[in-house]
Amino acid sequence: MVQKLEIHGEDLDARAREVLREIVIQHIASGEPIGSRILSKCGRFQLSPASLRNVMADLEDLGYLQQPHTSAGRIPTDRGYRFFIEYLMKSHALSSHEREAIDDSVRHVSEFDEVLQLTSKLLSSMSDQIGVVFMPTLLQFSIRSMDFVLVAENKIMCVIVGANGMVVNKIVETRLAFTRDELEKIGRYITTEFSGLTLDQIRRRLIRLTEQERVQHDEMLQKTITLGIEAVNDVTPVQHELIVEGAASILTKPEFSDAGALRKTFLALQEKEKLIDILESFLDEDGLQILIGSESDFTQVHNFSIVARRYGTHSAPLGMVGIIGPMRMEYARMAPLVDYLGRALSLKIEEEQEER
Amino acid sequence: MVQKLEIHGEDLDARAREVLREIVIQHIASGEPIGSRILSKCGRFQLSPASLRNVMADLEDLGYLQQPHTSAGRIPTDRGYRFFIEYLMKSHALSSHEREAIDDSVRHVSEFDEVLQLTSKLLSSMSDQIGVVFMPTLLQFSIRSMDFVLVAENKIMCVIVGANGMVVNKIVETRLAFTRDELEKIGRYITTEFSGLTLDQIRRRLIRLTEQERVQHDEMLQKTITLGIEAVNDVTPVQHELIVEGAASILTKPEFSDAGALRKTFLALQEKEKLIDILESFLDEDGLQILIGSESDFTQVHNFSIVARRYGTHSAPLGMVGIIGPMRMEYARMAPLVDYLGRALSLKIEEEQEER
DNA sequence: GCTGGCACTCGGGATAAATGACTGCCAGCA
DNA sequence: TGCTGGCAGTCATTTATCCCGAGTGCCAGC
Repeated sequence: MVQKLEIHGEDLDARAREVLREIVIQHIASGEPIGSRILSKCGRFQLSPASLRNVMADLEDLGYLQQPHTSAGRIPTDRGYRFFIEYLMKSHALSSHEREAIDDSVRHVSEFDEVLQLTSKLLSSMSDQIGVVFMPTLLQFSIRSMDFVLVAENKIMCVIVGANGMVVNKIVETRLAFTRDELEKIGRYITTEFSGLTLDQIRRRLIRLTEQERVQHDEMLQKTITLGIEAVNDVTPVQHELIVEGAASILTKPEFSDAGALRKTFLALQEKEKLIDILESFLDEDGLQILIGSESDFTQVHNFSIVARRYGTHSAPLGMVGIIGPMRMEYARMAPLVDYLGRALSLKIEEEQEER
Repeated sequence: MVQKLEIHGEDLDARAREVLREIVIQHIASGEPIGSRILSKCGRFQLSPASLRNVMADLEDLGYLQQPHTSAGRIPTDRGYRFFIEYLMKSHALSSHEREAIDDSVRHVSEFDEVLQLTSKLLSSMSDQIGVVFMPTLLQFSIRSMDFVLVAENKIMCVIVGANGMVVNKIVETRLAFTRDELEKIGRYITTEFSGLTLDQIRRRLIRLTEQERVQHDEMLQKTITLGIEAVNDVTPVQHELIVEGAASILTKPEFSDAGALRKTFLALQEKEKLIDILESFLDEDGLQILIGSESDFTQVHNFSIVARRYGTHSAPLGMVGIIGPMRMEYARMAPLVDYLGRALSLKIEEEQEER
């Protein structure tokens, strides 16, 4: 369940906005609650602590700030972060060095799986957060070709190439015996007949074929259908669906000094379904997506935020890249980072498609 | 650098052995240092605490026990654990339930990668330690067949099947254009000519071929060689070399309540080279291998132990399975667990080979 | 060779006190 | 009306202190 908080820009006057902005920035930098004194001393306001206290009290009433305990300063609420991101944040541009690192890493790899693994690692190390890359199964997309390779007497490897260049292989065990020649022919047949269709469509066509009379007398076609259906079934590269890298990076963060919270977080990262749900729900959305704390089940429990972006072409979204970290993260740096990486990946993919 | 501690069984008399044994067992169970009083009360000895103190002092002098601080009980040293494992331990047999779980998990999967992933997870959950599976690259082994599939105009997927059933695929980008027919022929040629050789041998033969005169005039053969060499180069499925699962399980263990130690451990697990070194060094060894604390660089830093076993056939060792955990682990349970799993895996692999 | 006893050492937990960083509120001032 | 200084009150955190218990080493006696 993903539900962004509703925020209205006109809720706050100019001064309150500035104060909220400063508090969020300072709290992100220090991790500590921010008090009126610090705020007054920072020099951005020509106001006494007492006046700032009044503003802060208002911001608390409106739900943008909260106090961890009576005699502490204020920290932003989810709502506060959301307002900050929506209206107050000024993104830092990426340094040329960072841009190069991303371009390099995206350019230098050819195989799809590899790109994602590397991307995730890069993201993690550049952001010092958890890097996440999500790749939907081939099921959603149309295929370009299908080939069959004899691996052992009754084991055949199917190589399926998606319209977006994704390559999946899968080993099928079969009772029928196939020669290399037959496999070659079957591959050619399926590729010419069915390329451009999704796996699901192919399966249905194959099944419909079985009902036709002429098939009963064509042994070769029967074999083709049997193998084809086998190959198309259960293509779910589960182990590659979600790549999570750099989980160790969150260990340094002060919000995880508590061992219990840490453990919960790691366990949550291990079962990836919820995360996949969230990322999948963003697959239709254009542009950068940011999810804060209570805005989803997953992020709520652990006080996490997710910054993610779709990659792939407009017509064929391939998946999501992003980072996960504590709510208190440098959004101003993370946002352009994820955005740029997503664009770079998409560009690379587009280029590859044009080559063909 | 792996160097097991040297231990002599006759160093200790019967009573000292019994005391050491009891201390190791109790400490593994409780995690606390064991004092003379507890030992006396446990009923296994008809001795007063004072007498046990004498025995314990001797064991400390000989390096089998140590005191965390002056007024604490004793805990085993690496040497103490080593002696325990070598001479004192009585392995628990696996329950039929456990055996079934292992057999099931090994039986039900067909693809190689998948087995390893599952095995690692199973190991982790059954042992409540970190499960580790190591798969050496195909480089070490001879190949059974090699096939080429056209993925895109200048992209070819090579499917290499190892003599031990391992399947690796790799995408090669090439400037030359190949038709499907050509690829089919090339695959058949390489498979018949070179099966039974290692990748390295194949590479050398291919290079030697280029020097022969007749090749200069045979365009097809030239293409074959070019593609073959490309395919054989850099076959290093890095991302699959070492599978580590269940790192979260160590979070519960009291020895990792310290956040600093935890972080170090996770970082160590992330860079896998050292671990690979260790597991590789065991690849020649028969039977179960146990490595304790100071016996290797990796285990020393984190006070870890590794329990591992080779899998694969005798003539063709495939890799290692094992667990990693704090030195204080239930060796009596872990040893048979890892041993059985290794055997089951090997059996499964042998069966598959016989089928052909 | 075993045992009980005694002095000594430490780590850890509990308590108390001191510290300091806040806030809220109020009265006074432009 | 809005800003400010001041003051009392709150509460987490830190520091110091003490005490207790667990365990050892050593010794004299059986």
